[in-house]
Amino acid sequence: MNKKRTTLKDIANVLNISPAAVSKAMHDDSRISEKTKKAVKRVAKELDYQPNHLASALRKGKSNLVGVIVPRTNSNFFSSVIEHMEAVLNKAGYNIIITQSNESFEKECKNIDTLLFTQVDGIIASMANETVDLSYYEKIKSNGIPLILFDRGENDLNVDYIGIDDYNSSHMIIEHLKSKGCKRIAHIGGYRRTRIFNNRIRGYIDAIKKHHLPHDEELLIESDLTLEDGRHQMKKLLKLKKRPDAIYVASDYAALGALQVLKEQNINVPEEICLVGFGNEPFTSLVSPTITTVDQHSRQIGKIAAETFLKRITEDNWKPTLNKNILKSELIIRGSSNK
Amino acid sequence: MNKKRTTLKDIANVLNISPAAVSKAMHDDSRISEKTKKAVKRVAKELDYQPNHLASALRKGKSNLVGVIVPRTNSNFFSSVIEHMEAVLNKAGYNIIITQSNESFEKECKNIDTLLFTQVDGIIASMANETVDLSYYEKIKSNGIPLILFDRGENDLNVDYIGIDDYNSSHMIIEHLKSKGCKRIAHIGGYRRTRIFNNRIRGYIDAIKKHHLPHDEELLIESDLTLEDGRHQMKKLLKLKKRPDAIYVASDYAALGALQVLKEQNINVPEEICLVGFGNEPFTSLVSPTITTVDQHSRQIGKIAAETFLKRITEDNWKPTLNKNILKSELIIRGSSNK
DNA sequence: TATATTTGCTTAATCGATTAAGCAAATATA
DNA sequence: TATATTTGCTTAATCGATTAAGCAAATATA
Repeated sequence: MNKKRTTLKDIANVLNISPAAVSKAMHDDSRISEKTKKAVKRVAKELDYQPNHLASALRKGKSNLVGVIVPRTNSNFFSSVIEHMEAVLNKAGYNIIITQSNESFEKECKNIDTLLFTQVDGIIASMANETVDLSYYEKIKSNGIPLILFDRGENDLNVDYIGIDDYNSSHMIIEHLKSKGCKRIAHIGGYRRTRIFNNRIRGYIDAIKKHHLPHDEELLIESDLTLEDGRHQMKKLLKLKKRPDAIYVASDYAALGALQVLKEQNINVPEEICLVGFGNEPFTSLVSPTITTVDQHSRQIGKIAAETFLKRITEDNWKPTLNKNILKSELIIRGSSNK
Repeated sequence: MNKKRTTLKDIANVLNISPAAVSKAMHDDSRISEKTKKAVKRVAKELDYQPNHLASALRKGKSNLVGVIVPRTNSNFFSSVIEHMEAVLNKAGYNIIITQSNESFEKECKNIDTLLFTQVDGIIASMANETVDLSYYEKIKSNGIPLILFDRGENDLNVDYIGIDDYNSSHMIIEHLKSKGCKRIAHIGGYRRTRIFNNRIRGYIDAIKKHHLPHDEELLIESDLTLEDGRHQMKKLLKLKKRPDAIYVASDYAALGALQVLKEQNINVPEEICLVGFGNEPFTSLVSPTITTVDQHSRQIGKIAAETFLKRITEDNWKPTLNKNILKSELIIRGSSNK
C-alpha cells in the first residue's frame, strides 16, 4: 500500500501547479512567491516527500557521493581518518562509500570499478601494500573526478596527497633512542616499494649515519609489518651475534609481535632492548610495557583530505597536479623505550 | 577533452542501430543477433563504455546498493562481519555503503536518512547503545525495503535478526568458571535496555542460581563497556568486603580495562581472580595473560545477514516478520581463566 | 503456395528532478 | 499614457538506460 514514494509531480497535482514550480519552490528559487513556497513545503511534509536522489544525480551529473578506499577499516588510524573525513563531507552535503582493499591489489581494482560505476564525485584513497601498477588509479584521473591520496600514496600519480613526514619521524625516533643510550638500533621496516616505508627506511639510515651509530645491513629488515611477521623478524634479530639494543618497527602491529617475542624470551623491555612502534594504535597504550610510538594525526589527515576534495570539486578548470600536504608527526614516548 | 563519458547512444551511432538494441545486446537479449551483440561489445570496449549506474537505477527502481550501519568499524567483530557480508553481496552484484553511528542515536538517525536518500535497496544494521526510540527504524520498514539486524537488535521491530545465543553464552562461561573452582563470580554487564546485554545478564543470573553460587547484588554491575569503565568498575569490585574470585565482563574492551587494573594492583590472574571477556577481539590473544573470551562467529553472521537480504529482495510479496537466526557461540579458553 | 511464427530490430514512453526558454500578468519607469 | 521591467509561473527538453509495443523481413508450417 505504501509502495509508491511521493514525487514532485504528486505535490504539483495537489496544488495544481507544475512540477517545475514545485522543484523551484523546494530550492527557494527567487522567482517563486513566498505563498507558493509555503504551500509546497507544507504539502511536501504532509506527503512525507523524499527527493529521489538518483533522478537529481542523473540530471545534475553529480551524485554527492565520495568513494573511500582503505587497506582495512579495522585499524584505529584508518577508522579515525574516515570518521573525521566523514564529518567534514557530511556538512558539505556529501556522503561517503567506504570500501576496503584488505591490502589486495585485485580487491583494490574491483573497489575502484565499483566506485566509478556508482558515479562517485571523487575518490579518497590509501593504497594497498601490494599495489605497484597504477593504471587503475589513472583510470580515476581520466574519469575527470578528483583523486586524493593519503598515508599510502605515490608521487607518480601527480594528485593531492596528505600524509606525515615519514623521513623526519625516523629521525625523531633515532634521536630519542640515542638519548636513551641505545647504540645498536635495528629497523623492521615495510616494503621499500611503498613510498612511506621507503621514506622511513631512508630516514633511519640517514639518522643512524648522522649520529655515527653503526649502520649494519643485518639490522635493517623488510617486512609486511603484520603481527606475525613482526614476531618472525624479532626472532631473527635475537639470533644475531651482535644483538641490537633497540628496535624501531614501522608499524604498531609488527611492534606488538616483536614485544610478544621479547617477553616470551624474558628479555627486559626497555632495560635490555628498547622498542618503538609506529601509528599510535590504541593497544600500544594497553599492553605492558606500553609501546613508544608515532602519532600520525589521523584526525587532521581526514579533515584535510575532505577539505581538499571539496576544494577540487569547486575549482573551475582544475587539473590534477602533485600537491603534497605533509604534517609533522608526534613521538609518543612510553614504557617500551623509557629507561 | 575526455569529459564526456560514452553512452549507449554513442555506441548506437557508430553502428547505426538504435540505443535500445545496444542496451539489449549488452544484456544478451535473445532477440538480438549474435553478429550485432559482438559488434556492440567490440565498440563498447573500444569506446571504454561504462554504464551509467544512476540512469539504470532510476529506470529499474533499484540501486543495487545495500546500506550498512554499525556502531563503529574500528572493532574486529564489526569489520569482520562487514568483510564477509560484502563478499556475499558483491558476488550477487550489490555494493555496500558503510556508515558508523559511533554509538550515538542522533548519528544513527542521520545515517538512516542518508541511506534512504541514497535509495539503497536494503539496510543491514547493528544498533547503537543509545538507541531506544525505534521510530527511525520503522521508517525503513515503511519504505518497503528489507531491514536486517544483527548483533544489536530488537524483537519489537519484527524483522530478520542474526546473532548468537547470549543467554547460553553466559551459561557456558559460568560453567567454565565453576569447573575451575571459582565460587564468587561477578558480572560487569552492558546496559539492560540493549537486548543482547540483557540476555547475558539473565543468563548470568540463571546460571549462578542453577549452580548454587552466591547471587549477590553487588556482584552485578551495569556499564557502558568501554575500556575506561571496565577499569572503573574493576576498581569498585576490588573494594568490596567480599571480593569476587572471577569476573565475567560482557565486552573484551572492558575486560582489558579490568585486566589492567588487576595487573596494576599486583593481583594474580588467573590464580587470585579469573577473568573472562566477550567478543574474541584480536588483542585478547595478544595481552598477557591472554584473555578467555567468547567468539561470536562474525564471519557466519556477516554471511547469513547478506544471504537473508538477498532472500528478502527476491521474495515476491514479502512482509517483514520477526525471524531470529541464533548461532551457537564458542568459548575460547585462554590464560586469564585457566588455572 | 498461403498462412503462421520467429527473428531482429525500431519507436516511443518511462523512471523523477531539473533547467533553459518563454509567456502573461503585474508593476515600475519615462 | 506608453513602454520597460519584474514577477510568477508553464512548457518542453534533458540526464541515460530500459522496456513494452510494434513492425517488417525471414523462416517455418500447413
